[in-house]
Amino acid sequence: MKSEPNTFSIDHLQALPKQTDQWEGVRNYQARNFMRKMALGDQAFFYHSSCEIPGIVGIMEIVETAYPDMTAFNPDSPYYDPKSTNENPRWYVVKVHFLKKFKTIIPLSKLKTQAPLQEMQLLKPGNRLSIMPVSTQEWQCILSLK
DNA sequence: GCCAACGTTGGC
DNA sequence: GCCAACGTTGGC
Repeated sequence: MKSEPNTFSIDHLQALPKQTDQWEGVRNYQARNFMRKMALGDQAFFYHSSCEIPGIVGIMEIVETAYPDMTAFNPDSPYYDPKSTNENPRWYVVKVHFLKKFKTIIPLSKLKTQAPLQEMQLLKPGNRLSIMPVSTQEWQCILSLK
């Protein structure tokens, strides 16, 4: 799950009183669909994007499965979408809980050099999804890079 | 700041 | 339903 650290970093999540937050503002159908497939207890990498060193910085746990994103209903929100309604919500959030922050970031540049990761959605050219699946093998490979 | 690669929008 | 125009993402 990607976030721009200027806006919301893993340090922000860790600093929250319950180290828990809802992942707001996903406005892409593919990313939304991946989020809706998440199950309670699933883990996710926290990825910092659009920053000096993009890469994976830690791990989160899903503590609440997908429910409607209320920010889409709020005209004052930057995430407002008039086409999303209470009766027919278009966008969803999951609730995530901080699990751990890596001692050092695993940079995108390093992920790119790993043979087992070449098929990762993240490494596909032109990839712009903010949420994407990670296979068990990929997960293990990434953990071994710490 | 540039630009490639997308997704979305809206006219037809 | 096609497709050009436009906006956005995100690495570099």
